[in-house]
Amino acid sequence: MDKNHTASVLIDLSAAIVSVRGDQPVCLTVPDVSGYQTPGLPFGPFYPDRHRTMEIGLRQWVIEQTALDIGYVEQLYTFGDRGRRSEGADNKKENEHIVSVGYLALSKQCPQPNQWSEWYKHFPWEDWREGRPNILNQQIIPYLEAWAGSDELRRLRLQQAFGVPDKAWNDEFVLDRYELMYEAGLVWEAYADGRQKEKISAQNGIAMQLDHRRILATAMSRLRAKLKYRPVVFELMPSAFTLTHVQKTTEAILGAVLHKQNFRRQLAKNELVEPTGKMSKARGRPAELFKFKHDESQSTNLPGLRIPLGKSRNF
Amino acid sequence: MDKNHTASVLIDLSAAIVSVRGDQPVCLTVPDVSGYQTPGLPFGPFYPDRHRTMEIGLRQWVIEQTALDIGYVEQLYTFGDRGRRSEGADNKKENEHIVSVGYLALSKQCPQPNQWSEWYKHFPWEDWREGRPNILNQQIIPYLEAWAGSDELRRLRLQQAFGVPDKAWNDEFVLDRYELMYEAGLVWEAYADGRQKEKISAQNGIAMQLDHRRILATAMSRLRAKLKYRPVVFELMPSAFTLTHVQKTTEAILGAVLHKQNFRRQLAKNELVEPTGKMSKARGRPAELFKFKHDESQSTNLPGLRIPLGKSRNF
DNA sequence: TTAATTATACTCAATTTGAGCATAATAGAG
DNA sequence: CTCTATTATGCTCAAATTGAGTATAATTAA
Repeated sequence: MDKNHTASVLIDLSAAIVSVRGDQPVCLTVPDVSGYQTPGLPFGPFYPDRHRTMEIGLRQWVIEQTALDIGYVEQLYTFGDRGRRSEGADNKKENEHIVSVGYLALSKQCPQPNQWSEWYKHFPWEDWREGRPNILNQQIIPYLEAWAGSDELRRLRLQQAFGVPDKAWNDEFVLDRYELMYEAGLVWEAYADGRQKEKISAQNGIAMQLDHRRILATAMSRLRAKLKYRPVVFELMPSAFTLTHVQKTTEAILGAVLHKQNFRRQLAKNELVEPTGKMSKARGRPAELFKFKHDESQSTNLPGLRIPLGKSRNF
Repeated sequence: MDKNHTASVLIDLSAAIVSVRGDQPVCLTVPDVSGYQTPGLPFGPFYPDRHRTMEIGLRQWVIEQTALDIGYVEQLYTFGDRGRRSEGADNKKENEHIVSVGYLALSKQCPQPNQWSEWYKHFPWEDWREGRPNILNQQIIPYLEAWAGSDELRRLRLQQAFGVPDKAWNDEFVLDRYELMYEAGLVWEAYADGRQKEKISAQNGIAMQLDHRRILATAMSRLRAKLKYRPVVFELMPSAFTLTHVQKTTEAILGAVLHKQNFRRQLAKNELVEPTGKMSKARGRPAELFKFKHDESQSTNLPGLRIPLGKSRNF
């Protein structure tokens, strides 16, 4: 193996810091650093001689720059090919390669509303709470079908990711769907990366800088999957909450509505919450306030709650 | 943020290349590169200007160095704190930091038997196929209980990871168990890293170089978890196989025995295999030979087979 | 007082799981 | 050739879980 090649790289720690505001999942964004008018995820460099682990490094700059209290942190993926665009847009040296390590972090609060961007503005096809999003049948699917043509492999991937024509929609395949749309030139990033010659007219969600929308898609996939077998919702809840509040938060993340009674049955069976004795007061009948039973530590690998999704949601 | 700190690092791609030989899961190892008489995982540097993505880079040196046909590849985790030991053992420059990206790869064959190391020689407490391993009650648990003492948090983690005293053993918590043992100074690596002053007398599995046993533990956790919802077993099977063969391979990975009829029911229900028409000939009644239905591509996110594990296995 | 709203309790059929027994088809021993 | 050991496959059945619904309780706002 010849040693002439550059092996030295810079490490960026990018974070999808997620919270829920009202009934919308949101993600912390920074205005713009490149010449594009698109938001980006916050990121900072990793200094290996200053921080023992990358997670410590991440927590450090998040605290320094955002003053946020992030509890749960999970490494998502390490991308070695971030730089497709940076060659053109940035004016860095040729051999200054960047590897970006993506993280998912959960925050109970989200102050300064304008810095937080709603998930489904970037991924309008992922919110099924009001039924199947119109954008799918009106824009995305027809375009993708044309792109697939008679290519057997493409049609198979289309069926996998989007459930067309007859399979069910799987809420966990956020990344697969985004990557398929990227390949088909259906998102702005494909144009920006030079994969697509003409700028597409349709706005398929708000684009982000570099590969940040891909990182967010990874975060969404991971969080949706994790929600079903680990009690991570409580990392997004205040210390006391109603059961409906937990459900609404879960629904926001999943982008789907759940059966109320069955959801509660799961919470009860897994003994994840315990009553505080206090009651909430809102419009209707007051609800009991609960708290998470295992709020101390290591709660991430507890038995977890199985989400009672309805039958088929492919209509 | 001051720019005086070194931000430049070298990237190592380490791979847990897994196969199954007979009824034993094995992992490709390299003899030794440091002064220790312990095997290590194969790894190679990542040259960002030679390979577009890290996965391409990984596949490249695996092909070059091992001539193996690896189909399935999955990124595991990126460790920024590899170097605890390298400062002492290696004679590299102070500021030459290494970040290691761990990968899991699956191989259908494993030629050159001496280069492949059996999982359960490194993790003897993880194989429950013959019942609860003796090493748990005779060595590990008593030592860990002493280590935990009356520390509430430690006892909680002990319960989580090892199921003591009353919870069930969870086969997916391989990494949690290894890390607990590391912290308690129960594995050789803790001594080598200087966390533990005295070398422990008990041989709790064969140690590996650097953090390689941790990477293998991560690979085991991930593979065991994935097996339950994605049909990855078939990445370890030849083109034609008996149903018993699939079951034995699954059991080897999980380190647990399964109910035969229920296992087959899952295979049938999910339509993962189809008969080839041929029959195998062995000792007893000949078994039908099957093949994987979706052998082409994208099979990784198919519906998958739910493993019918028995009730409690904590005895 | 009534309507709207939200919370909670209870029911029930359909499906899935865990675990068992019965039977079929082969090789090898005697 | 027959019996036995061995492996494969078919079938059953109770228990648990899930999906989906109805009924009723406790509030606020009009």
